[in-house]
Amino acid sequence: MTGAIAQTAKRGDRRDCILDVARACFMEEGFGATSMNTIAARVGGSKGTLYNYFRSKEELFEAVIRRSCDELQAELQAAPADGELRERFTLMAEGFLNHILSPQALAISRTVIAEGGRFPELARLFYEAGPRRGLARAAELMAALMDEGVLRRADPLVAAHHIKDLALSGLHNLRLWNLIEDPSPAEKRARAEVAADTFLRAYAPEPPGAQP
Amino acid sequence: MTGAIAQTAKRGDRRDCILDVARACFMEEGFGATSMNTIAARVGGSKGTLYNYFRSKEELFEAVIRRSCDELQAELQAAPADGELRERFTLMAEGFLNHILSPQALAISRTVIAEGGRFPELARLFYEAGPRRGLARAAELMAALMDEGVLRRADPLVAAHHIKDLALSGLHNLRLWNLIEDPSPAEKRARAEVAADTFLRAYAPEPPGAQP
DNA sequence: GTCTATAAATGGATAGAC
DNA sequence: GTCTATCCATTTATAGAC
Repeated sequence: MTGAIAQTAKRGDRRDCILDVARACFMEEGFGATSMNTIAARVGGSKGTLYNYFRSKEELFEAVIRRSCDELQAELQAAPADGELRERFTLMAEGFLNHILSPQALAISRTVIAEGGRFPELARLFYEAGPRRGLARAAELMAALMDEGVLRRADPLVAAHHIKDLALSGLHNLRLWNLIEDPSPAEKRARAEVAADTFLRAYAPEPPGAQP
Repeated sequence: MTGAIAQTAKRGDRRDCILDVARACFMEEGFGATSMNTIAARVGGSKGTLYNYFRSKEELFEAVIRRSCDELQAELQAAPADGELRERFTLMAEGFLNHILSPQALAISRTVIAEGGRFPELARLFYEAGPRRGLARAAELMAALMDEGVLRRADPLVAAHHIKDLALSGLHNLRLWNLIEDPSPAEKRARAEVAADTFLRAYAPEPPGAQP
């Protein structure tokens, strides 16, 4: 909450600087509890300047969320495309874990939940720009694997959700509620392995003569 | 937000009445955006009276969360103890769905997430009183079924999380983000069936000679 | 115990000098 | 574009009559 004035020398970065500080404030205290006074003080400028770049607190807030989604979307890459099956799913689970548990994503999620009542558009904006794309990509991969016959036939999108849910099992809520710290990479890896194992059991191809 | 004065005739219910109204306000607008003025107006009394029962806005807030947890805990019952296996798990999944997606539980979860930074103790209070007990009970049932040999041997608590996560798959976040309405009972039932099916595949007992 | 009235501080937003 | 100073509404919290 205190100080840490972020002064960027260049011109035109002023807007980015404001967005940085505003994001930090909103994430730390929520929309309602953050005042323009606080933001201006931490930026090192004055309120007048804030209102020079953004017409209102709401507009500033929306700009913050929008930029964060863009950043997250840009870094959401690298789906494992080949290798041993169990390892591929472990990597996929690990990717979901790292992505969804990242401070960035958690902060946005918290903010959307907290201010969702006041700004319903923001929730949709965030969902379309973030989670939906990631899941859609995972679903494509699932569909391909089902076509290959290495996974049983099922709804690919549901399967994508399942590997994600198994990976995040319990962790996501605990992190959202701020009851645990960010898990270590080793813990995430172990989690991902359990998730991949459980998923592969659930989606193993059906034996030729199986129970209905 | 408007009016709806809740006047209880009896004495001593005044405190409960305040808690009712305060809960509604906090859930609707969050802690920061709710003012003592608003609460007093909706209760039908004055601010002075509020400060007579609670020394500060924070103390009132804590009392609200504490009471909601007690109520949820009281109503968290009815684990299916016998019947056909698939149906038992479907019922268990349905129970998780109904419970976690209930307006009450969602509202508490949202509030804990939103104000978790300011009140870390509340999150723990909520978790111990709520989710932890429910999961522990489900884990007991899992352990029993593993002993019977109808489920493969695994960490019972992890298994409990898994049936819950498979049931809530996707829905929980969408509800938290306020992107969907409360699913119909039929939808929940269908969800629960998919969850039970997936879970049973993942936790089927290992055949005698299985792959390591 | 409950109300009315008010104090003291803080909120968002604007005006005008530089 | 940026700052200082300020407006006006609202906030938390308290004082004092009944």
